[in-house]
Amino acid sequence: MSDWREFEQNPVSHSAAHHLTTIQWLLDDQGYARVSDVARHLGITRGSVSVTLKGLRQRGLVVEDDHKHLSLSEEGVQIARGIRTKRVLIQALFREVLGVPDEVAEQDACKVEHLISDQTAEATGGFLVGLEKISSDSQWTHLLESLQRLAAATPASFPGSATQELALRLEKKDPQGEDQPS
Amino acid sequence: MSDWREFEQNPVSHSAAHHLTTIQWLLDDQGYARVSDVARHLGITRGSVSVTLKGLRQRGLVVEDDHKHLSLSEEGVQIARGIRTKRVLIQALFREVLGVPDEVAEQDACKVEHLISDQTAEATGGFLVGLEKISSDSQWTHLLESLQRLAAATPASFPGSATQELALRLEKKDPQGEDQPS
DNA sequence: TCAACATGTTTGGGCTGCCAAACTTGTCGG
DNA sequence: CCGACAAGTTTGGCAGCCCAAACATGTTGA
Repeated sequence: MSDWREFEQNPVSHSAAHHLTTIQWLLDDQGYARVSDVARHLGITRGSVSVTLKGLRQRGLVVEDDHKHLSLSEEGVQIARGIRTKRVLIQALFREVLGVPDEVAEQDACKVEHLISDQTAEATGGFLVGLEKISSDSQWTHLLESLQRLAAATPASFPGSATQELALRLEKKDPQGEDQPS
Repeated sequence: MSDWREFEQNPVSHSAAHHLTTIQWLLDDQGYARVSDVARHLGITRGSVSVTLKGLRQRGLVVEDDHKHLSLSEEGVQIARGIRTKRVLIQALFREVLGVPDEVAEQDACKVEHLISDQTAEATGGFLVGLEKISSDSQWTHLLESLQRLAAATPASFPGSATQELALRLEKKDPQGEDQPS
């Protein structure tokens, strides 16, 4: 329990992460990004964006063009890409593996993208790559599909009885949890 | 226009979530919970806890015993259990499926526990239950293990080349150029 | 040329959540 | 009975982020 607030020492806050990824997205999409564009996309006021970006400029993550056009510094690009990659991976994990509807997967991924460790993100990537490689094996895909159905089976409420029961077991054997019902 | 700040309208904030689960943990562990215990456990001052708990009391989530002993209301228990369950499930997902070391899995789970939707949490539960059921079939466990190895293979840095490549593909094939930076 | 409009910035406020420090209580050993 | 200490509360500050509103600028169409 050393650091439950560890996310607070993240390179960028939740808010900053969204500012950066938004700028990058705007650049990709329309070739330029201004304060107003960012504000519109994030659904906040220009004033708020202006202030936040002032900070990000000072931190060297955002650069302002000669004519109020925004772009990202090398470091800014690095951070934005990392976060974006994490979002896509987590979203795919939830969607492809757990069978969660894409919109929900995206929302959840969006909420946690900047919190997931590099290690878990990388593991997600590795897992998905492996999954892709064996996706030609129909036996496996059948299994995965039935697991997905099972996963998405209870649209009712959380926590369902089976889930609750599993969670209790997981909690109990917390010490050295192995997945063996043996 | 899915709101990227959606987490802000959660029933409880990140901070509140930790206060609640801490009280529950303390009750389970030592049979009682006081302001000082919660403060110690969270690594913040008694003053902060005192103020926060005053709010949670007013919201009817926390109850104060006759002698400064804290406990949770019915609703408080509900919320705390839900969050705790989510943490355990996500942690297990990362550990058992992705092959992430338990400490890392716990840290990540801890950071996102209160953000994950009920639907994704339930799907995680369903998936793990299904996985458990077929864990006797060595064919699948072997497959899973090799996937885990693949997942955890690159302890190096994030994002690894394969992961990066996958992420790019995932991003590309996103149906609509992703109209919502969400 | 000039009013109208879009854009960017600044400022004052609010809310959450943390700390430090002063204060209040309650309990216990001498 | 009293001093000391642990526990709880209150208060003033600070930081992050958001809004609203007043301003400053720049572009444009009539």
